[in-house]
Amino acid sequence: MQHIAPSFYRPDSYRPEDSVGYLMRSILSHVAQSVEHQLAHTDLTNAQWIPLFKLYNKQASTVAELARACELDNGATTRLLDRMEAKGLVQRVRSEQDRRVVNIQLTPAGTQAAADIPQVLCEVQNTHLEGFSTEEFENLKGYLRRILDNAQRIKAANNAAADTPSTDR
Amino acid sequence: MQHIAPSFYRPDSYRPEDSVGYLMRSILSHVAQSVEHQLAHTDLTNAQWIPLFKLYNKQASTVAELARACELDNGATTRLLDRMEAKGLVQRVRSEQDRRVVNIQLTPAGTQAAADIPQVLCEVQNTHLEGFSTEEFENLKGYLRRILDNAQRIKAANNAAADTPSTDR
DNA sequence: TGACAATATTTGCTTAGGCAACTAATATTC
DNA sequence: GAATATTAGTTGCCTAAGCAAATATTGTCA
Repeated sequence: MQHIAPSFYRPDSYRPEDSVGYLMRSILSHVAQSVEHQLAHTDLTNAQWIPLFKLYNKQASTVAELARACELDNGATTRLLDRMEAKGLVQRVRSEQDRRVVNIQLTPAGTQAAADIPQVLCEVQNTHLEGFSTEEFENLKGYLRRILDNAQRIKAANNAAADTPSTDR
Repeated sequence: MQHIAPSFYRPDSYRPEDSVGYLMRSILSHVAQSVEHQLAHTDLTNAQWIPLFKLYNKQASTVAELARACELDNGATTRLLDRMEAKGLVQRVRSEQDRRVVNIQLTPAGTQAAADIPQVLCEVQNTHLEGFSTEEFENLKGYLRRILDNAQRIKAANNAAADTPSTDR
């Protein structure tokens, strides 16, 4: 199937402030700041509430699972857990079944902190969507999902091209 | 003026995959990867093409200006420039008028690399917007601008609250 | 002018992420 | 069943960003 990209942006007249990439980047930076601000009392940083929330939701229980769930490097995850363990949010327990794996458990303090997260995420996002009708909100999500679909298609195509060296001539 | 936030998200039924924050985060991560991949031949990282492009567009010529333009810390900017200078992309020239300031100049290699940027940004974004009509594209930008407006209003309100300690009771 | 304030940049310390090499434990295969 | 491959986690080395303290230079004001 042939895909023809539109020409919304042209190199000779490109203005970053008009680009969806720039807009999304600015938005995310503001949203992240709001979330971190609202979570300040929990001692959680922006990098830490995500894995804590994944653990809380049982989406991961080992280092590798957590790294995958957070789209993080294994090494980065190890050190993130070092810092979270030092804060008393999580606890490492070596598995008895397979002594290679480390099970990660939330401490009571970690569970307590995690329980606050959904409320904060909802409030911050709702506030940023002030003035939106339900229809506009659904339109926006639809647009974002379509862009994400495109992104995944592009990634798959790139990977295929990398695997098959120069079949193009 | 009273602002009432909508309730699109509720803590008891919150699902990250349905949130605009999560969607935008995933999109940006993919887009960033595409851009870095396309700029690989220039030796530019994702953290470096932004300041290089600002310098190229004459939006900044000193460390402090560049930090502000990139929404970066001054210290971070100093070290970013260290690495870019080591790569031969930029050059520091101490100002004669004011010996505190350092003027940053693009080297020929830096100028060359910067010239490739707009084309890459346009292509990556156009590709990710495949399937969008002009009207949908404009709708999307409108939505994003409205969210950004909300974000700036929220930030201003928070700053005002921080400056005026507990006027709320 | 001489003390003090403001400004520009740098440096130290911390968190954070990517990549590659390494260790230990388990699985596979001959 | 021993050699080999795979998997899980950690560690070293790098880039990168934030915050605060330090330095150097310029501006202000009495």
